[in-house]
Amino acid sequence: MTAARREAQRPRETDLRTAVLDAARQQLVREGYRDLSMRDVANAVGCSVSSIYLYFAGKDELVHTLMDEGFERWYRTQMELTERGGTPAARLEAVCRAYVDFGLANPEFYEIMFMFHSDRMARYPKDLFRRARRNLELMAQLVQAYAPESVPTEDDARIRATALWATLHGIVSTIISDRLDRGIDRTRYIEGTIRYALAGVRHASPEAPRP
Amino acid sequence: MTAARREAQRPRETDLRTAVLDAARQQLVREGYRDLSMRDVANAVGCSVSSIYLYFAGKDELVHTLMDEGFERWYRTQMELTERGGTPAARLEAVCRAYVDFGLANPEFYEIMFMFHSDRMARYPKDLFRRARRNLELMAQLVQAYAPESVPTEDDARIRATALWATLHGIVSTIISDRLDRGIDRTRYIEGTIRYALAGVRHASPEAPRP
Amino acid sequence: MTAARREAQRPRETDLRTAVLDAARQQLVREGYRDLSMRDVANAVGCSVSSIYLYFAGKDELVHTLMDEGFERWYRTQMELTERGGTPAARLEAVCRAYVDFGLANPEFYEIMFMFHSDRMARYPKDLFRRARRNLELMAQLVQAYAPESVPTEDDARIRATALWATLHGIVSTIISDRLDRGIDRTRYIEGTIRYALAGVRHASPEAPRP
Amino acid sequence: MTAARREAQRPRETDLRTAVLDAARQQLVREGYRDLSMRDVANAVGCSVSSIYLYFAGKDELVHTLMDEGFERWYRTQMELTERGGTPAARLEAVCRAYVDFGLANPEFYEIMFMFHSDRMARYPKDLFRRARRNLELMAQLVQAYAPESVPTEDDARIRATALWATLHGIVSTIISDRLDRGIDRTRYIEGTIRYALAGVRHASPEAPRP
DNA sequence: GATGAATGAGCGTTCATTCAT
DNA sequence: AATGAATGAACGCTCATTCAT
Repeated sequence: MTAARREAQRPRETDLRTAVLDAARQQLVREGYRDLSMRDVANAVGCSVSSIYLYFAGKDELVHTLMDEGFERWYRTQMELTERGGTPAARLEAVCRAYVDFGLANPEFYEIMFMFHSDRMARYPKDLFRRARRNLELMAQLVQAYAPESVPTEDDARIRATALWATLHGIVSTIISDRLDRGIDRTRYIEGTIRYALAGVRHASPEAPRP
Repeated sequence: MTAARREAQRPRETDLRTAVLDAARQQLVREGYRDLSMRDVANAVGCSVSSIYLYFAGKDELVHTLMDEGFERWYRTQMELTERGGTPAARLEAVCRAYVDFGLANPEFYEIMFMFHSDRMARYPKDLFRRARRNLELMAQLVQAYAPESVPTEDDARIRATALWATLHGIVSTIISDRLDRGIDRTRYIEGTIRYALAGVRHASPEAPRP
Repeated sequence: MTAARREAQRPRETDLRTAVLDAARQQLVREGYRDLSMRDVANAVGCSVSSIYLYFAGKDELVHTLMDEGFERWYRTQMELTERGGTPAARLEAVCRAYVDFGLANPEFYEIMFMFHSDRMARYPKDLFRRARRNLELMAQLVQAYAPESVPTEDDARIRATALWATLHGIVSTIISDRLDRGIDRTRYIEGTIRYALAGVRHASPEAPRP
Repeated sequence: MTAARREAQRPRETDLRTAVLDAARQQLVREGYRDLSMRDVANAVGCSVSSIYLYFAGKDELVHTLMDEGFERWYRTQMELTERGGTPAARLEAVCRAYVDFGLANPEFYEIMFMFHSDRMARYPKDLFRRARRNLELMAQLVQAYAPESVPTEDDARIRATALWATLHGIVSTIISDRLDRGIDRTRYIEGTIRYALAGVRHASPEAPRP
């Protein structure tokens, strides 16, 4: 309660904003979006509730910042893996695994990034949204490099990237929402699903007529 | 509880229970289940809050009922298609398409079924849980019939069914949460993704070593 | 839920009123006044909530009836003991012990009878109130018989009876409200307090000047 | 918390905490503590419900604070009288009269202290409980000094103190709950009852056999 | 730059009561 | 005589937000 004590709890006195984000991120991962409470964040940081409002217009902005941070993180991870070299196949596969790892390591984070509702989505600022979309573009490039012959146009690349992402998201979200049947080996499930998704992306031709 | 009562789907005073379920379902998909408020449901229905408690012991029971309803509906659809006959391939494909159709046609049901939190999941009654699992069992049977040579054990069938489901879920949820890039042809996206998912289910071997 | 079942649970079909009173009394003793709920009473009886309103105008009337019943019971007990004969001292002492026993045996009952608030008291019907007061009159008679020389007037008898009652009430309420120090032998406490109260009633002269 | 703050007894915006306590105390005595409602307290104070939670963790803490306050007040009064000197008889008698005066002058405090339910009592914090017990200890000391020959052990002292207290409580509660018959002279009643109680404490021997 | 005090709206839930049938 | 359906008011409590200092 004393000033001294507060100083001890607060990571960097000059950057309360960072401290708030850190605390919020942790709480988000631990408790989920709905239980992310300004009060708790302030307690964790060691500052007053109203101080948070000096740096964030409200809870929405705080959450949006975290989301943006999440997209940025994922973008950087994807970037690094892309630039690390190797065959296109190896790179794409690495990215797929990294995606699943990312989602499973930060389930609640993942949830706000990819499972948030259209309602909340509507309030997500346009510029942040544009940045988030870069992730898809990057994956589309990877897909194009991976299967150039089946992806003639940029459009095709985006379709296939989305399809791939759909599966990856499926993997993560089934596990996160605890709907993976017990008795199913998680690793085999992940590996197998990634493999057939990659195979599908390369070979299946979207424009083929229905049988 | 009788068939007659269930038929009266329209929110009329004759069947408040149904009306509550309808309103709750809608609100659930609009706001996300964490924001599902008994007050809002009551307002939407046009009844008092306490009236809801005449038919549901609490918020949990209401949500669980909705979930069960969704699983039941999907189970019936899946059953019908399964029993309709045809080659295993045709049946499985029909089920996949039906899944996507089901999700897109009833986003409310869909989100309830697959996007609820593990939190609430923990309190999901055992008997309802067992019923929900029948869906997976059914799809596992279809998968086994579809690719008997690559699915030696029941366990394998469940893994592959889950993998397939992950992709289907990915398709639906990308579209539902409005994250499908504009400019991507939806039908091509759906058809293509289903096709490669089916191909993967048949051929890729989960225990094969990484390339 | 069926009519047959309800019949089994209901003591006397012809006398729902009695059944309600029985159930309410039990619940009152078990749960206390505030937790006496019409719903629970109805459940215990096996009738519908609204049926209770056929016999009682509301919760107040139900409670008032119970209170009256309590006063009546105590009056009858007091009466019996009084008429049983014996020396006035023995009779008064027996009444004192019976009072404490009564209070301790039915703590919640006792509470509504003697510890209810002026607020609730205000709604207590006049005629019932008059009947309740007979208890004091009876005790005043006993006191007069017990110590005729120190109780010249009826007024004096009532004062002393009230004083005696005050102590008895003190005994019961200290125990009931769980404020009797652990480590104090309850029997010794009760016996001792009754004895000195009786002694005081006989000898001390209220009109003596303060030292 | 400072002395200055405590002095500001009037419900002013400068000390909402005190105002809340005042209002709660009043409501408690008017309505009974089971009916003590945070809403009503807030209304009486003129603040919002949530403001109460700034100073009290919940209803329990609020009630417990009130109880502790009452015990403390009475303890201080008792202390002062004890230390003022005089013969043991005079001191004990003074304390008895002060008790009744205290109860009649502050019915709010009084009811809180002695009429709360065992229910709530079970949650009464240990440290507050210990403080409350000092009152009994103090009176036990007075009793021992007053009648040393009949109170050989500390245990006896506590029994007799409790017995005395029972009567005092009886006096106060009969008056407070408006059950003292009209036409009974209040002063004579109080004086007389105190006198016989004191006499009883000195002479009657709890272990004596029943006559 | 930071805060303590305060709030209003909302939460899930319970309850006594009413009334058409 | 009895009920099922419905309600409005109240409950304790939490939350994001504001604002004077």
